[in-house]
Amino acid sequence: MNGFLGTYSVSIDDKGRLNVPAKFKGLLERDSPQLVMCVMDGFLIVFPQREWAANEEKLYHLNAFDKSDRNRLREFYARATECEMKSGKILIPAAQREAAGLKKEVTLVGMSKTFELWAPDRLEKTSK
Amino acid sequence: MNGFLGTYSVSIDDKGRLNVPAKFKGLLERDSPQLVMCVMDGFLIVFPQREWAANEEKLYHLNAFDKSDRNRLREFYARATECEMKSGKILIPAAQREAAGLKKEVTLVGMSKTFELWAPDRLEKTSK
DNA sequence: AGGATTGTGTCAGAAAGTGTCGTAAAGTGT
DNA sequence: ACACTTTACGACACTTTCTGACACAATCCT
Repeated sequence: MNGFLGTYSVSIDDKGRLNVPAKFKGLLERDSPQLVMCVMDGFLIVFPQREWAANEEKLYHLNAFDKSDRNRLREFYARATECEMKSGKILIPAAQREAAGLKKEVTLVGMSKTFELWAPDRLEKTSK
Repeated sequence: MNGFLGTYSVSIDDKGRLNVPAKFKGLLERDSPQLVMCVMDGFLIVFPQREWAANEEKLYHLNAFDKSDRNRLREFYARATECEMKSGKILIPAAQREAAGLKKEVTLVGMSKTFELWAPDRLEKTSK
């Protein structure tokens, strides 16, 4: 497997759970179902646990008692949420759904190590 | 588990107790319900006991007979309060609530090893 | 001691999150 | 094209979490 590739259109159920496509499901099961979901500018990035940890390491040099460093750290951590794939589904918390404008339909874009969740109309606008 | 992550909006009850979100509750129970709460510049930082101790160690090298070191130490310790999570709740002393301008609604921001308590409006201003 | 203030435990209703299953749709092999 | 397998999805029942409320305990103050 080469990581997350391709574009998928999937649905979100009445409780806000995303059905993970089989191809991605395989990758997540092999590695770990643990994820971190991060609110970006109008969409969501999903990091497998391991990948998240790698990104976090890049912040180790920041000083938690320095005001501006702390602000940067906050920006990073505040956007994140831990979640998990359960029964082949990922619950997307209401706040995150809101932030990304997700309704019934979600477009899922593989980005190799991570993947993204988009409201279909937003993705279309961005790719123009 | 990745430590404290994400942003939560929680309520404070009539006696000034904060309802700890389940995700954070898990982390605190695994470690210990003992906390140290520290008034910062307009908000509160909550250190799990262990993390507080780790930070304290970093201050050991300061000289208790040096005036400016002593001022730094005082600043750090004077603002701190010991507290505890009981029945899934943390009582925030009146003085601390006051200092951070906390009313009914509190925004809780995970910062990995620690987390922060904010009055919603103050956080919004800061993140701009 | 009495009364006010502050802190603590618990419970019940509402809201949010979770497991499972059947059916429908899509994909696969011959 | 056909039967068969896999995948996607809605629906339902169930569990967990959140919150406000209440009752009680401890402390403080005259």
